[in-house]
Amino acid sequence: MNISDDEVPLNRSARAKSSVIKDEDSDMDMGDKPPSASSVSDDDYDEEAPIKKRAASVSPAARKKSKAILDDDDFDDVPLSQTTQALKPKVTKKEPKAKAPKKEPKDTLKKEPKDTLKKEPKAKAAPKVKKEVKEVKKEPKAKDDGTPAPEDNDTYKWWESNDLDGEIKWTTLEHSGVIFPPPYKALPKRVKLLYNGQPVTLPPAAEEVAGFFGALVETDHGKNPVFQQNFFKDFQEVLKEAGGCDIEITDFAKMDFSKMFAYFEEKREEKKTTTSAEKKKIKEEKDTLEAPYKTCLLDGRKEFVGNFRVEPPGLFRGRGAHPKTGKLKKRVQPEDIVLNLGKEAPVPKPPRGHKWGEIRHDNTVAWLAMWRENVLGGVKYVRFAANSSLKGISDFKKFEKARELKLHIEKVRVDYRQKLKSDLMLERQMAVCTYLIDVFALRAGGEKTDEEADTVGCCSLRFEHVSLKPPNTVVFDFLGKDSIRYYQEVEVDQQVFKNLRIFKKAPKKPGDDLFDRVDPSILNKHLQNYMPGLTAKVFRTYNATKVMQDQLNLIPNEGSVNEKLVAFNAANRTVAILCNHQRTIPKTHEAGVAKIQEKIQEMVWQKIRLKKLMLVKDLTLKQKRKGYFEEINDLTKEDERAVHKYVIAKEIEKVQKKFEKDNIKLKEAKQPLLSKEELKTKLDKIRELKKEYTKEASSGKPIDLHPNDTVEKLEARVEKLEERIKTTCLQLKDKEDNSQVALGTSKLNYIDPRLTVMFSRKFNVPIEKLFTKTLRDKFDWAIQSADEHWTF
DNA sequence: CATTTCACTTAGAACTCTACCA
DNA sequence: TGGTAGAGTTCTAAGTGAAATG
Repeated sequence: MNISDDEVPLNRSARAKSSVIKDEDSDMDMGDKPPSASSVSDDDYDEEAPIKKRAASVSPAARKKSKAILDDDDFDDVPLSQTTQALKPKVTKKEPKAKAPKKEPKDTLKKEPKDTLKKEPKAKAAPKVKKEVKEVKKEPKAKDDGTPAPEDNDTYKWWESNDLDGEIKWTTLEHSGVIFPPPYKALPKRVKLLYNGQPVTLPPAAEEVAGFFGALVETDHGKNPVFQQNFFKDFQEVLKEAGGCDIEITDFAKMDFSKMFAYFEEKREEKKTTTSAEKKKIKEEKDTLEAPYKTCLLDGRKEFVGNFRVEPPGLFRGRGAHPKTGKLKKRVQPEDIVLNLGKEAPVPKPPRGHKWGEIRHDNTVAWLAMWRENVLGGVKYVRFAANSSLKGISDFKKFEKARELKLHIEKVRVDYRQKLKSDLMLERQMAVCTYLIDVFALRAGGEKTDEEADTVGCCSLRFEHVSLKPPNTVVFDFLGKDSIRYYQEVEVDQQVFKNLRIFKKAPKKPGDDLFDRVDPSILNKHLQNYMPGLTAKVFRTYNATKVMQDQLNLIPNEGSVNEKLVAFNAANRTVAILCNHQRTIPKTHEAGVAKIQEKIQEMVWQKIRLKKLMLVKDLTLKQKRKGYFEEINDLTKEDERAVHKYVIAKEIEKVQKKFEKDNIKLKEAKQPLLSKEELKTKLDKIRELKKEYTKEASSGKPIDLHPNDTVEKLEARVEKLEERIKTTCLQLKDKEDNSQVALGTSKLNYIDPRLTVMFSRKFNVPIEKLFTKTLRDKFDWAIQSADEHWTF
């Protein structure tokens, strides 16, 4: 009854396996469904797999095709259309609010003006004017209210305006264009690339490219063979184009960049020695040069520009196993650049002897300049800064959209839970996808080409990324955005587990798509039915802020600002973990942890020594305060020796460093230097100490450095140490917990800033402790509009 | 429609500044 | 008082999703 066309022919070939499938299914669908439907659909599922598998193993393109066909058929399915119809009334009800482009007569109306916009700028005028009327409404407002002159922008509070919609982003726009990186300056003659041990004189263009690599030889990129080969190929090309050099360079392995590398290091050292006065002067010069580019005039208001600097040439640093990593990113010329500004705005002067690629006047977009980059063929934009009104408005809209999801999330969840048992493969896959996106905050996961790193999101998960451990544990292991690993072992809904097993059923094999019928556009189209503008990414924003709010609600409103701050960061961390925001463990991390651990050990040892000393002074204490002295045997002999060694090593280092330093000073002052003898005496003293420690270890009686100290004094010192141990342990835990988690990303992009403002107000934590300067600027709208009662 | 293009958000790495500590 | 770890900022790669295109 529910069989779709494409599934019928498959049935035949799959029959042989149907019994196995039925077994699994019988435990799965019993009772919930009409038996006939369930058995039929189960058979169908099984048979679909081979199709996808074949498609998947051929090529991404082929995969897509087969998908498309299958999906089409599903859409034609009777039961499907019935179910979606059930949802439709809702959608149409909400339609008036949303101007979401649907398949309706409207659509054509909309498209037309846009088409004409692009193709013939002149035709633009007509449709624009209409929209401008809308926009103009709020303009006079701002102008009338505001103080007379250019400072208008300071008083323009867009969030107090109630008309933030509209295609048009601006009516007038003036800016100064972009700053180009300085031209290449040839290296000093003595700094040369070596090839096969011989110095090579390269044409400047080739030397520049070699230098790009030379600066990276010691980095992970420089050591990556793909990076090396991509670099080498492009380098050879540049060299050839520039006329070559005296030696033929054919083998990357024979290139020696050490001279170049050393030179760059030298330069860096040099830079360190510049005095603060010099630095200040350099900075001032830079500031005056850049000032005109830093701001622009948007509808007459001054706004900040984000990245007004054109990206300098270099080697493309792809993340993860990127096939194009190391390729040469060419220098961008003014001729490559498209400027976007108002019709009446003066066109900034291009660099001498150059022309701009194009001047555009498109007020439906929010970029000021753009160029095409040669490695991936992508577009780079110069845009407004994060604290600009346009960015603020879209940020605000994003969070309002996520807030709106609150009203629909229940329906969405009920629906996908129910559809987990749908008779249609498409619906089941869609339900599981929605579940994963909602519960585990996975990204949508669009298709990627083989020109890019192999990373996935929800819809693009493959067989090998998900393993199943009955009864209902799933292990996710895949590389997500930026090739960051997502590894989670989690328990899932029983029906989700069963579905995943079906989606993985043979003959599906590694390399095949888990969700062969779903991609982000299909999924998003479906999500629109619940709420206009609902897409996969909205769930991440919604859940991140929701989790944050729930976590903040658990924090007791008491204690010091610092304690509250720690609690806030802990809440922030749960969000970061949900979103899998990671950072590479700092290279210094392990050493840092070891150092803190040693410090703790030393303090523990000191504490025990003090307690032992207390007993030396008054043995009766041992009976009187049993618990207090229990720990004096906690430290093993081994631990003790380790601490001794550490303390001694530290002392020695200290003495030696001081010795060297003092001598340098004496030398500068032309005073006689300290002799080796003096150092030796000091070191000898430490050796004495070492001996004493050894003795102490065997006798168990600590040396009393201050024989006059009373028991009370000792106890006070113990207490102080305990305090320090506690804080250091906390610090260690914090360091460990945070070592792999990046809190910044969620604070910047996912957590509604008004929630943070609410926390600040309600808990009396200065906003400066929660938002850095940049964040305060970016979220000014939130700071000014939310109070202690605000809720998401 | 499926695919490509465009515009925008999101992301960790790399760099710079600053506060803290011996 | 300089050396450094961590905080803060900048840079640009890598996603998402809608619209244009053929």
